[in-house]
Amino acid sequence: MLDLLLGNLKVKIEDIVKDLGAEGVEVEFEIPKDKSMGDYSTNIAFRLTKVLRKNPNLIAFDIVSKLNKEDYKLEKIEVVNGFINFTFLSSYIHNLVFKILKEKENYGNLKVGEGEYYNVEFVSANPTGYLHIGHGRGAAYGDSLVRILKKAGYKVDSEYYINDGGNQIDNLAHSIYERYKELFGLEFALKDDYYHGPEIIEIAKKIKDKYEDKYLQSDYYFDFKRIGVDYLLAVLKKDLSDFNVTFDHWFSETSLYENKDVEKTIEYLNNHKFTYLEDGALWLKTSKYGDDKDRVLIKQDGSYTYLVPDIAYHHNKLNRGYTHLIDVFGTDHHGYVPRLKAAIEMIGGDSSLLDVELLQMVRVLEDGKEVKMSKRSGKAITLRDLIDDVGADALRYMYVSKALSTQMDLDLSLLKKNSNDNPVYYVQYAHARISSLFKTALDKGLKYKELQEFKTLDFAKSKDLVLKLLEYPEIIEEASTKRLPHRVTQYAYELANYLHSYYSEVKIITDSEVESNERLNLLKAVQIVLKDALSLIGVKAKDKM
RNA sequence: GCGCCAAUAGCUCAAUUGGAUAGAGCAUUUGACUACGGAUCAAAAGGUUGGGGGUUCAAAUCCUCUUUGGCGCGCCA
Repeated sequence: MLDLLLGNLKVKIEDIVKDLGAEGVEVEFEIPKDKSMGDYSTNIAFRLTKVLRKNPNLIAFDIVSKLNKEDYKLEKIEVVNGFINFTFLSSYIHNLVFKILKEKENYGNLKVGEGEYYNVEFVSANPTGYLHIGHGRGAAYGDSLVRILKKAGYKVDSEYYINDGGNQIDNLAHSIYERYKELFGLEFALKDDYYHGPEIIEIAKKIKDKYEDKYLQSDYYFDFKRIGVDYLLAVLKKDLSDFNVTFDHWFSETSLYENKDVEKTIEYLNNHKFTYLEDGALWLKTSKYGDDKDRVLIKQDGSYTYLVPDIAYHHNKLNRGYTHLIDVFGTDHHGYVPRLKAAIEMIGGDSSLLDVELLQMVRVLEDGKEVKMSKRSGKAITLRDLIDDVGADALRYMYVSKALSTQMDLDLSLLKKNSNDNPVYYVQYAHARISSLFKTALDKGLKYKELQEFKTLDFAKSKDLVLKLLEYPEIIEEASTKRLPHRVTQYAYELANYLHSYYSEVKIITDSEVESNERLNLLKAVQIVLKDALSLIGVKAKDKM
């Protein structure tokens, strides 16, 4: 859409720039903060000062003198302080609304990701306890990112890596067993690295209800592992689905052992001389590829470190044909990134095949005081609690509206009290408001008809709203390529703001059927975009609040 | 001690990745139609972008020093 508006202009200016003597400079447009400066502007003159050794203002005038505004549907071209400002003909801009009405939810679909096949892995919490508040942030971010990438034309799979092997699952089985003994009034002892949360007691109870004292007689280890993981995984899936988060793949760590991927990966690394033996352990030469030091793969006791299945896992992902991998980690794992990237370099030949998006920790406050969370100690604010208290829509909006680098403080008491102030309702209300207008129109016997052109609309009053609509594809491009879903929440809020503003200034449904219908055409386009933007962050659009 | 990340209005956050007068929401103050939904609209006030130095036409953004906070620094996962 923006191409339609600015594409030819961009080409033309780039030609002019070339003629002026600067090769290969790309012209970029931006929307001025101050609306009186026009609809779009470019800072190209500034960027040419070095090459052309001239005052930016002079360069700008030079460029403008070679532009014919009629050729580009422009009403005005202006040079201000070196910036070149463009104002489009309102009639032309408004005609683009009908394009949105035609494209419907496909409006804003891009091709920037064409030919790419991404794998986005996120949450991947161990099935050793319930999901907590931090996982919620990763879930909201990852899921929104996937939706936005798809909108931008990428082929994308979302994936959850289930750590269903290793030490922590052993500890899970033992923890359940201790709780199980407790239920029979027997002596029990939870070690430090066992899991102390209430969910473990839940599982123990379920086992007792079903099997009674069977496991006091026979070996519990394998059964408890399976029962524990199955139970927790089921809860976790339910929580995520209630949070409107879905995964294309649930990838089990154990499967990497079963299909020999782990063996093959070790073999591969050995064959390519990426490993060496020292002190009875097998080491990986990660320091050769940017890591601080080499890392152990196989410990003295012959067991694998966590890194081994994880390399095998990424190896597996690359072998599945993805052109790029994205992992979403908490910053508490940021030290792990260099060794993982080193491993990617070894198995994929290029560490840039993987990008890790790091999300800052979420700190939880209750009445201003920090609540320390720890899965082992069992103290955690669960995602489930928050979904129940605040609602999935409000929660997702809140998570996504902040950049990942923000160290979030969540004050629970404040969050619950103020959940009605959540901006998500403002956006949803805008959508509902439009639905309501259509209902009113219908009640009044007005027949909505899709038009080809506006004849009565007051462009001066609707121009801001329309310009905001035209911005949408650009938002998608930015949110997808820079992986910033919060741009979408911002945009949705702004669009809602313009809608509310327009609504209070202009009466939509009047006695004139022609006028009313034209305004409804405009609002229909707004509604389409609002709904689509909300869907990208996993929030439902509502027809009634 | 070393490394990574951050610090912007009273609070929670933005700032088109180096662009024009740093913007929103909440809170505060003021105003709005006997209207199609007031979960709204219009406006005021609020800032030495933690601090110092530098780079350039231009710095919240880049470099450097410094202060404060978060997170790492396992043959745990």
